[in-house]
Parts: sequence; structure tokens; C-alpha cells
Amino acid sequence: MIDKSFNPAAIEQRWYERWESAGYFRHRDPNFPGATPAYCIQLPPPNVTGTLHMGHAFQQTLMDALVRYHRMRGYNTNWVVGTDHAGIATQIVVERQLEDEGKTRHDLGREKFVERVWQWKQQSGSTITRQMRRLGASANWTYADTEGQRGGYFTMDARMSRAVVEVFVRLFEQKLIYRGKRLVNWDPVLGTAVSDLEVDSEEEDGSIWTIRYPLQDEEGRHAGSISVATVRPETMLGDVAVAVNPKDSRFVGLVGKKAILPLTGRTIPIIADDYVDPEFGTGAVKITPGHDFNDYQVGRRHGLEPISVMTLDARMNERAPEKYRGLERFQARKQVIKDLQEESLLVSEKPYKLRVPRSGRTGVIVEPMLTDQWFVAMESLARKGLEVVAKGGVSFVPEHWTKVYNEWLENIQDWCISRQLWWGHQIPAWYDQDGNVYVARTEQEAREKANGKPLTRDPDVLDTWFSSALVPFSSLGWPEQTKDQEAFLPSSVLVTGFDIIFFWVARMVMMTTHFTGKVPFRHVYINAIVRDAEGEKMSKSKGNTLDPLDLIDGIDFDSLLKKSVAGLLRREHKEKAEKYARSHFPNGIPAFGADALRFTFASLATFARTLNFDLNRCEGYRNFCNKLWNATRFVLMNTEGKDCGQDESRPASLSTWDRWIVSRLQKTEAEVEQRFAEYRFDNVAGAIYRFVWDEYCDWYVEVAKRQLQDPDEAMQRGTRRTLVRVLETALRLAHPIIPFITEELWQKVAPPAGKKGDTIMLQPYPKSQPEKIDEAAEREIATAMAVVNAARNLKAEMRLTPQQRVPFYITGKPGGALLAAVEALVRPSVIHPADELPSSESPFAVVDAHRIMLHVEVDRAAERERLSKESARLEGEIVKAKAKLGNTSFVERAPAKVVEQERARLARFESTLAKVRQQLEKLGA
RNA sequence: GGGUGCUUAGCUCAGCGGUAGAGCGCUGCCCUUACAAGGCAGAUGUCGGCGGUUCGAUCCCGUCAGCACCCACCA
Repeated sequence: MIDKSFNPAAIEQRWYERWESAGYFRHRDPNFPGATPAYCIQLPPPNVTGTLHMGHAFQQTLMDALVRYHRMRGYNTNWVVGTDHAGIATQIVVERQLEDEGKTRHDLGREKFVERVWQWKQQSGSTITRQMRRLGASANWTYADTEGQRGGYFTMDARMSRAVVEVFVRLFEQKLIYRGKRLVNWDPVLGTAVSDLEVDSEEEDGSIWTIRYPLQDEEGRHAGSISVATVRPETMLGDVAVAVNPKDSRFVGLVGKKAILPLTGRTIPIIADDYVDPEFGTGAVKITPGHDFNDYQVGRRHGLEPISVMTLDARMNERAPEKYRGLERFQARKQVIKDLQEESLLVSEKPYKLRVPRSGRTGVIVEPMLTDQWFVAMESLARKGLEVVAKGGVSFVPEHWTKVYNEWLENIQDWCISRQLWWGHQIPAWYDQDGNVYVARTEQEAREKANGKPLTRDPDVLDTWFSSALVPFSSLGWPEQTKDQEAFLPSSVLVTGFDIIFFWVARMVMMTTHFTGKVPFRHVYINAIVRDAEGEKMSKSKGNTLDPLDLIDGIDFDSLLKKSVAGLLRREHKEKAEKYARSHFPNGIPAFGADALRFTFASLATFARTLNFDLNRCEGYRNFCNKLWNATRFVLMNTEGKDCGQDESRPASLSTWDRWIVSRLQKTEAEVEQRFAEYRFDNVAGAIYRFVWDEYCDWYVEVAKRQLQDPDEAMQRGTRRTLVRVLETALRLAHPIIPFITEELWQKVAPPAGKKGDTIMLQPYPKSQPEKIDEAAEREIATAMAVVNAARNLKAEMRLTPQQRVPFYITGKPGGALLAAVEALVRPSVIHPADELPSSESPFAVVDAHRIMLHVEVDRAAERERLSKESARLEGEIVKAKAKLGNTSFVERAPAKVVEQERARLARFESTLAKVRQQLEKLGA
């Protein structure tokens, strides 16, 4: 016999290993005879050196549920998984490690540094894949990376790298990749360009300065001045013009004249451009093409050469006056302001709210910097990306995300893909001494192209997202024509967060369409972002993060506290984290197990865009697992070693209750199927929860207890058969969401249910059989339930304990199912079916055609009060119903069915009221 | 400045034209031979405000308010 209560730790560990080693997760050879349709999901590859967080756990739960569901439905499932080299993120981590040793990457040199990163990858690379396994992810780990860690592909392994090079070369040959000196977002701390998407701009408090630029007439004499407004005074050293709006009458005479750029003595032209808003500031704008994106455009329009006045680490360079050289940009700002003040050229300084662009990685203010970079020309790719979505080849769930996708692609800029980092795919481009570029698959090939000239390779690496964009096909063996590609591209659905629609989803669509002519996936399910119970973003500094593993294994308070403050540097963050832990987890976290965690995630997976993770919900679903466990325990106690009707030749009779639960099961199966198709995991989980708990446990099992005592052997046999078969089906139904407990229990339940198999994982998924839906049984049971509920109400009203057994009277010729339920659930001392209730002061209730009574001595006053309340409620309902039916437009215009329903309601209320009044009279006498 | 989503019971959320729902929490009674991680019963809602469409609106439309997020080059 199984344990008295559910203990996840005892069962989870062993099952995963057995599943994996038995090869159940692997896809089948797509060419095997009688191949079933493919079902494929691409995992958004997590950072190879990262750890599993709640967002991952949530996403992966949904993916695993889909994969398990389809596997059981007979699909050839392939959950393609892997890890990402995460260029910047990983490089930063290793650089921090070096920092602790008092070194920089430059001390090591590129080769040694990259070696060191590989070491780190080796060491921590399997953490996250191990954690995925704890969650129960039935992923196809067989696409092993070069180190054979059984972690799926790695975006920098040989196979994936080959695809990256191939794509780069082809795009270059197609002139969709080009190199050029452009203004790009520059992170001066990392010393690399970043893409537009990697820059976040937040509104911050700053200042706006007005500076006076003296004017010069044709003879070089001073002739008044023009004032400009700026939030970045230090960039004035790189000004090349002052711009005004051509329609601005104030400046009509000035266009074409020269201004003297203060502090430098350079003269710069005054130009006219529509870009200038006459209403804003002074109506005149300093133009600094070397350090501002707008000014860059203005400069190009007017043929003005940009002047870059900063070095790559954001200090003033040799183009700035000597005084400022070497000053860091914000020191330079102070100095510039001071000097302008001294020359009486500073008109004003005012507080100002401005949007400050910061690097997503380092948080440092990004500097627009003129550098040589590689770009992907996006226009034609974006057009294809828009087209496949417009034509329905790819569709978003929920649908409204389509708009976000479209709007980004419609306004797309060229993608800067080069990064001045060391960790990543090095760009396959070589230069000769004259600066000619040779893009090639290998150095050998480049040399041939260069006719043997000495070459040096471009030191830059590619944006991590460049390789990620290729995953849908590179993971399946492209550029080889593989069978996997044939079968699993496009994948069925991509499950991911909205935060990477641009970074990843759109780029996969474009690249995959371009290179394979196929879409990467058919559906994009955008999952909610996981927040804490109060709806706050989870962040380490707030201390409100949860580790999914802690929810599975449990953690005591001290360890939790230690973990939550670990790695926090600032004291206020530590205090905050501690406070959060103390108020939310004063006793730590109990071990809920992976199944409970997964069920919780599924239940919370509505179409809302945020998911507030509530520990209490998790506890509730752990309890659900326990309920399932104990229901199984009960069934096993009553079926093991007994005849459960497997032998069809022996008589087994099925009661209305048996037929009812089977009928309900069919409807639940149908609902689950529909909900899965809609990606409404909350409703999948809800349907299973309600069936198991509210119907099977609360009603069927209770009635079954009585049926098992029935003297009729056939009845007993039928009951055992229903008990065990319905349970066995329910376990299969629930398996995609709660794989561990269902496997454990199924192993025990399958034999008495007449099922054979090594694992529940590969059993067929329950399919609704409409012929087993029994509406008559459902109607009869609905009445039986209503009678039981009414009787329970009466008992509660009279303050009878469950143990007190009193005579039960019922009119209206109750059927066997009803009486069985009353016997099992009301537990009267005796049941009296009768034509009329006995004349008594005992309370009674009316249910459909039945009047029921529990015969006891009553407290007349209390009973009068109860009946008065009931009578008032009924009167209210009658008034409402009459008003509705008295409304001629309702009767004439509402559908006949609705009107009929309303009439029936009214009649029911009236007859019940009459009976209640009668009883009241009796009591009042 | 554009755009999207949200506002329903104390909390977290379903529902979405025809009698307001779930889980958790709360109250009361029960250790009834699967389960106290349980059973039974109970309380709790101007379905954000205002208009409109409709026989009928929590649901559709308009509008306002609040919250959240995304995008954007105004110095």
C-alpha cells in the first residue's frame, strides 16, 4: 500500500532518470515507417552559465505540458533544447571573476581570456540543464554539444558556429550585410557597440543649459550672438553648425552666416533645417553629428563632416582643445560650463527632465560614437517578416501581440551586429594592408580571395542574438539538408516572453524565412511575465525573487535569508531583501514538489500579461496532489487483489452514479482538449482539478463506498471497475501537467485497470467518447446532489453533528441513485420515501419534485426565522421574474428558450414559496 | 507624442449579452474506517465613473479616470 500522504521528494528523483535513460524523450527517426505527425518546440536557449529562474520554470512547464500532451497523443515530439553563449553577459561574469583577482581581460590577452570563459562554461554550464530536469522537462537532450554534456546544442559549438559563418557569408554576398562607419550606441565601460534594443532610456532629472555663440560678419568682426539650448554642453566642442528652422522669421538674416564656437575658436555655419522646432528652447540648435543621432542626420543633409571629440572610453580626445583632453565626459561638462561662465557665454542653467539612454547591461550612459561596424540591412528581411505573419504562416497567441511585432518591423533600423568583445562568434572577415575586406568561410578561403596577400582577421564578434536568430534551422543541422529539418521545421509553437519579440522572435522569422523559405514556427505563444505575489517585478535587489528549486525542495528560513542577501552590495538592498524574506517566508518554504509547482504555473497561465506568483496557490495545488494521492490510496485499498471487472464475461452492473462519473469524464476530456488547443493552460488545470476533486472525490468516491457494501456482487464489481478505470484515465489526463505523481500512481493503478505499459508517458492520451455521455444520468445525479445539499443544509441549520443520525423523509418517488447518495452522504438513521411528509414542525426543503425532511424536535423560533428568511428570498426572486415576464418587449423579443426558462423559474419559486408559507403557518399556530 | 493591456469578493484571477464564479484567506461545526495537506456549512461584490446600443449590459460601443507596460530623434 502506498504511503499515507504524498511526499514529492520520495518519488520525483527516481522517475526522471528512468525516463531519460529509457530514451522516452527522444524524437523518433522521422523516416521510420508509418511516421506520425511531428510536434516540435524550440526552447528559448537560456544562458549557458545561468541558473533557472521563475520565468524559465514557468515557460518550461508550459512547453513540457504541450510536449507531453502531444507525445501521448501519438505525435513524434521533439523538444529541441540548448544553451546560449550569451556574449556580453558571460564575458561580464568572467571579467568580474578576474577583477576579484585584480586582473583585467587585457592582462590575460584574448586567447587566454577566451580559454578562461570556456573553462567557466565547462564548470557551470550544466547547472541550468540539471535544474530543468528537476522540473521534469521531457526535453530531447540528444543534440549534444561538443563537450558531450547532454545539454542539447550550444550556440558556440562547432555545428552551430558553422551555420553562423555560412549565414554571415551568404548575407554579405547578397549585400544584406555591410560594413561602415556609422554613429552607433557605444557602451564606454564595455568598450563595445550595442544595438538599439540594448539601450533603455528612462526619464531622469538633469539640466538644460542655454549658451550664447558669438556671430561673425563677412569681415570676421563680432556681430551679435545666437543662443542655443543643450543638455550636453560638453559635446559643443564637436559642434559643426548651428541650425534654425527655415521658416523662423527671427533668424532669416542669419542663415549662411558664421558663428564662433566658444572655447575652440572654430567658426561654424548657421544652417536652416526643418528638424528644428522654433517653439522649443531658443529656436536654435547646436549640431554635433559626432555625438548625436539627430545631428548626424542633419549633418549628412548639409554635407558637414562629423567631429568625434571623445575616445572610446568617453574621455575628451585630441580633437578637443588641449585643456579638456583626457577629461572624462562629465568632468569635461563641468569644465566647459565653468569656462563658458567665465566668458559670460552661459545664459542660463535650468532643471530639466530628459530621457537618458543607458546600456542595458552596464547601466552606463550610452555615448553615440562614430565607429566602423557591421550591419544587417533590414528592409527586405523585415518585409518578408511582415508578410508571413500577415498571411497567417506565423500567428501570435494572444493575438494582440501581432501589432507589437508589426509596428517594430515597419519602423526597423539596420541592425548593428558587431561587438567589440572577445567572447562570441568572431566575424569571418579579413583585411589586407590596404584595408580591403575579404569575407570567407575560412581563413584559407579568404587568402585565396586575397591572392595570398597577408591578412588580419576582424577582431570583432557577433551580437549574441545573431546566432540565436538562426536557432530554428541551425539546431536542426542546417546548412546540411537533414531529415530533422524536413520533419521539425517549422516547429509547432514557440513559447516565449514578450520582452524578446524584437530581440529574438522577429529575427528568427526573418532569418528562417530568408534562408529556408519556411517559417520558423507556426504559433508564438507569448507567456506572462512572472511577478511576486504583490505584482512587483522580481529582482535580486528587492529580495523578492524566488528560486524554483526552493519551491520544489523547500528551504529553511536561515538558508533562504542567506541566499537572498548573497551578492547584494548595497546595505539598503540587503535590508530590503531581509525584510521581504521575514515578512513573506518567516518559516522558510515547505517542499511543494515539482508537480505542485507545475500545476500552479499552469493554473496561473491565463492570457494576462503578468503572472503574480502566489505561494498560497502553490500550497493549494500541493494539496491537490495529496488529494489525488489519497484518492488513489482509497481505490487501491478497495481494488488490489480484487475482481475489478477485467474479465468481461462476469457480470458487472453500473449504477447511475457510475454512468454519471464516466459521462463527466468524457466532458472533462473534451474540455481539456479544447483548452490545450487554445493554449488556455489555466482552464486545462481547472478542468482537471474540478473533475478530480469536486466530482470524483467529493461525490463519486463517497457514493462508491456505499456501492462497495452492496450485497450484489455485480454491483461491487462494476463499482470497482469504474473506480479504477476512471482514476487511471484521470491520471493520464493530468500527466502533462503533473508528470511525477501521475507516473508513480499509474504504475499501481494500471494493473487493476487492465492497462499494461512501462510508463504513463507513452500511454495514449484520453480521448472523449461522446457515446459515453449520459445526459439522463447527469440530470438524475444533479437532482440527487441538490437533495443531498438541501439535506446537509437542514442538518447545519439544526446544528446537527455529522454523527447524529435522524430519520429522513422524502416525497416524489426518489430513484436509487438519489437514495444511495442520501445514504452515503447524509447518513440518516432511516430513509422514509413517502407520498406526503409527516405532519411535523421539523424543517423541510423543496428540491424539484421532492420535499425532504429530517425528523427532529425543533427550536420553533429558530425554524420560523429560517423559513422567514427563505420566504423573503423567494419573494424577491418572484418579483424580479414577474417584472421580467411582465415586460412585453422581453416576452416578444427575447428568444423563446430564454422566456420559457424564466417562466419555469417563476413557477418553481412560487411552488416552493407556497410550501414554505404552509410550514410557516404550521409553526406560527 | 504614439500604442497596448488592465480595473469583477479581503488577496490573486476566471467569466463576457440572459439567475455574479474559482483558488487562497476568513467564520462556525466535525480527527465520519483515502486524505485535518481533510470534510460539511457560512459570510463577503454600486463587476472603476458617466453616457449610449439592446426587451435585457459585468459582457458590445463611446467617453472619462486610475494602474501597468511598450515604442519614439525634440536640442
